[in-house]
Amino acid sequence: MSKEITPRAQDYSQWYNDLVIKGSLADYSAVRGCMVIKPYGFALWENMRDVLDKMFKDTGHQNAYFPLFIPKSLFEAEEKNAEGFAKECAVVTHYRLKTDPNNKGKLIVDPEAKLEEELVVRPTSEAIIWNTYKGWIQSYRDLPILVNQWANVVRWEMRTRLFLRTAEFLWQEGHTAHATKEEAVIETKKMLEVYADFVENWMALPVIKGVKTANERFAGAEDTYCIEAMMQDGKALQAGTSHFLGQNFAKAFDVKFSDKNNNLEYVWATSWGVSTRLIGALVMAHSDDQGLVLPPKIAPLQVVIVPIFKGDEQKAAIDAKVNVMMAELKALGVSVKYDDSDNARPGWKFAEHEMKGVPVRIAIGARDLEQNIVEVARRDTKEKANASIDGIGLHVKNLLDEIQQNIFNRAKAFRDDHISEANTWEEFVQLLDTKAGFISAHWDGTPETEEKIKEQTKATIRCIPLDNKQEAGTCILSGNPSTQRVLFARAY
RNA sequence: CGGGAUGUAGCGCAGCCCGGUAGCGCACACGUCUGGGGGGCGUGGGGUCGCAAGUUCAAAUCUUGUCAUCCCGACCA
Repeated sequence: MSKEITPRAQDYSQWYNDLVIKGSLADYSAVRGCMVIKPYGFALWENMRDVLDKMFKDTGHQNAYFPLFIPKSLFEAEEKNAEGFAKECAVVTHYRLKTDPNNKGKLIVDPEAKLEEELVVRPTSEAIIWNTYKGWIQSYRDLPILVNQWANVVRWEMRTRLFLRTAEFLWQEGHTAHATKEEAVIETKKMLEVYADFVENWMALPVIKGVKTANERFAGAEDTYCIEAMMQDGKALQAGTSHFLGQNFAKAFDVKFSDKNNNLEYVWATSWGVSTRLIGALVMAHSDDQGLVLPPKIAPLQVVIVPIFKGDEQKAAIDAKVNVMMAELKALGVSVKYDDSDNARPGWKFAEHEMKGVPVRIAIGARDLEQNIVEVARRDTKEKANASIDGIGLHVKNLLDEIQQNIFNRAKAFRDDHISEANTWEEFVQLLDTKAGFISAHWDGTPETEEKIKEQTKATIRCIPLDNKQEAGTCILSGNPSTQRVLFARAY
């Protein structure tokens, strides 16, 4: 099996695909735009999911599950939301197949099994959830509702890419209902902080927190907050969003509550989500030409031990030492696998585990036993060093922490190095073509100008950073006055 | 949805122009020597050539249609 990875510098896009496929994260499937997430990739997702799930619960949320299908009449209730997603919806129109009378062994859609009302396969669940909340909420005492669901959604995208944009993807979507605007805004921002915390401290990916412009806002939201990450080609990737939905959905679904003074008020809403797209971000941000580089804190496997031996006698001696090391590592909460299969030679295993981004590799052979040492190799820098078997557990645990930190620092240094300021249109255009990354520039605040910039350069406003410094300036395109810089970039 | 490409063994590909016994590498099985960076040698198994029509004595190869996937663009998390 050829396992060469296309070099990043040669073809970034192909490099990414190779990493996903050859790193055993996912496969193409028989369905256009849909992927199979393989066990290794799913283990990664499970780790991410588990951490996030705990964070959600720690902030007072509960999990629930809502249907995959949304009756069309409910889906269209919130007009902007419906419009925004309409052109990428899969729709169920029939509920039965039958054998084709003209073609034995084949099935056709039974024309007599047409649904009275079409069912939309959810591209997002606000509609079905707010229709449900209507029945849950009468009084301020019923609020807030803090619910999250882990689910799959379908968006019939024209062009798909593994993890980054698939027709079906896994995600979580939080949907909360509040008595006051202030409370909903606080929730929106709180969840953005949770996402930023997770992405930075677990995925080792630095992000910029900000708010979207009207053009880039979620369909149906009053405000969309986001975290933006930078990939190794300098392009931006939206890593998570948290929406303040105002009373839009409450009004669309007539969800009112009696406040303390017995006044009927519409409920305030938020929604927030991250998806398997984060895996794409992870892959693109940290990996190299040898394969994946995974942050230890969410890697499916943190340590792999490879024995190097000749004959059963040596193997037995190595096994004995490895068992001790394994126990020590496991006691410290480190996940470790002993790759002692005799199917592949050590060199092959080294390459394979590098491909899959296992953070630490320990090699142990007969000559190491004599000196009571092992060879410890770290994936992020590919450095190898000998370490004493005594105290190996703590040594490796510390190394994992160091790798986690190093990966983050490296990504942050790259990111910071690729944020530039542009003060004129010429500078802006030149920067885009010569130095990919974020460009901090003045913008007059109008959707028209934003649109023109996008048309001419394909760069969009990724966000207006939170706590942005206010400074007087002139818009790079229109020359009109501006009060602050915003971040532009070409994006995924 | 526009443009480009590709469907032949589990994977990656050649063969097609010029129709005539379906091939190569990797993987797989067995044996053997090996083992500190993707091993060597030997033997062996595995394919209705995406699908459907057509032309022909004969189609992986020519014609028409069809389906699917990938890549690039516009749209989007």
